[in-house]
Amino acid sequence: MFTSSEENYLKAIFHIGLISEKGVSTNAIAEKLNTKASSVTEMIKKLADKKVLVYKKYQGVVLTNHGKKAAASVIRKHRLWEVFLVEKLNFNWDEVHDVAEQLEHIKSSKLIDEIDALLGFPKYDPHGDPIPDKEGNLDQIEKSLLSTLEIMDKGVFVGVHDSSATFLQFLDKQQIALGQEITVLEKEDFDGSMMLQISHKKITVSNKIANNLYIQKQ
Amino acid sequence: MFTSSEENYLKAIFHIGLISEKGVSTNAIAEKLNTKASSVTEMIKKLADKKVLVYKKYQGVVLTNHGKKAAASVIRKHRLWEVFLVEKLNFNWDEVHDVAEQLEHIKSSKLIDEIDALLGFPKYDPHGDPIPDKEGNLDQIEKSLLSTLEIMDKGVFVGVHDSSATFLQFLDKQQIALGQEITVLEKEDFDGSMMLQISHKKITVSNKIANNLYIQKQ
DNA sequence: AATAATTTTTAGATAAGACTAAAAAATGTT
DNA sequence: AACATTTTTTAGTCTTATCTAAAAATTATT
Repeated sequence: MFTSSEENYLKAIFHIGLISEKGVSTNAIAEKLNTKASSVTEMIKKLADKKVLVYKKYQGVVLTNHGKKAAASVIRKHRLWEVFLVEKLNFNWDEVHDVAEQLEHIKSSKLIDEIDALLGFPKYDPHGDPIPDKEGNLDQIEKSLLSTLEIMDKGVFVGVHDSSATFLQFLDKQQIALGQEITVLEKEDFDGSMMLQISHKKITVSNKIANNLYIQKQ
Repeated sequence: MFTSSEENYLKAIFHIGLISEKGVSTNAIAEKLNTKASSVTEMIKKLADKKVLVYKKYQGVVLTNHGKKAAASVIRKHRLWEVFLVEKLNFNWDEVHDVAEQLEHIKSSKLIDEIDALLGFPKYDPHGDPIPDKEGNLDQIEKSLLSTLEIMDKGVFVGVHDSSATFLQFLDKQQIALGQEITVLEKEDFDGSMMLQISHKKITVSNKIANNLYIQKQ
């Protein structure tokens, strides 16, 4: 069993570890968790004792299989709770994160299994992120940042890179929602802004926005 | 805002305080929370600083209105989660307590309001205990311990005094469930055991059992 | 290779919440 | 009233998870 704090470290290391193959640095973890490097060093020792990660001084940490499974289990709970909040409790997708951060630490396998069943075993959370299965496997679909698409490329909006409330609220305001079809009509070399056809609307988005939208190409 | 530990103290003091009008003793709190008197003394000081209770050395503590409301809010969450687990997630009434002990500490007013609505604003939890309203009011229905009834008295089984898993499982095995009609057929002076008509069955229960069942008399 | 900059670790403190053991206060008993 | 018992409090420790400041190790730069 892990404390909430340990689970948060596992989650952070898992997420950072997905980006590169190298060990996850102390500083990277500290930044992700808004804590200090010295606190990370201490926690890392404890987690190494628990055999969830391998730790070589100055080399960064790598999760063991056991650690990966534990991390995926927390992420699974987080994302299932997010689906529950949106599907069953009328939460908007920009309101779920903080509550899910709390709910993900509840200890009860029956609870999360029943939530999963109640929701019909969903595969994605409200932001388009995949929900790990019970063994901790994450299915990674092919998706590209909108900013990498070229004129006349088509696809479906399947996820956000930044899931902050402000960005999600911006998408709501623009009536941009997961699952919509998208076509790149124009792309400005100067600032990277793009004109898009989304559903039945034409919308221009800045490069910053285009860097935060994931598209599954067709 | 209160920590989970503070909330547990508030709940314990609230529950003990319902039994008598006097201040709640340090020892009583320690026993209820399976902790030591010295730990209670410390926490009491902290809670007094937060103005949720009044504390006179050696006199026991009394919750302020603010403290009562805070305690009732935690109890409200606990009992609503219990209903949710039973009604929506196929938990049995003997399985809900430990999970609800965790869920009651989740901070989100929208969450508990939506759970309340999803359940249709229930008034009682799966063990027959009343759910405080948002203002912290508890409706206290007239109920008597089965052991106080006399021969030919009738009533409805509305609650349990001891809600331990073993006792609840015993009731399941005997097919005794909340809402059933009950008539006292016989009562032994010698050991206080009672023969009952419950629904369509005749059952004999010991005095210990009769002391744990609440009946609403008709 | 030597110095500078960065990253990581150690050392020492702090806060929350709990503990044990002992002291102090209150209550009960003869 | 004097002693015994119970209850409560104090004093000092411990663990978890943090922090700051300083030291050490690594990496980058000239």
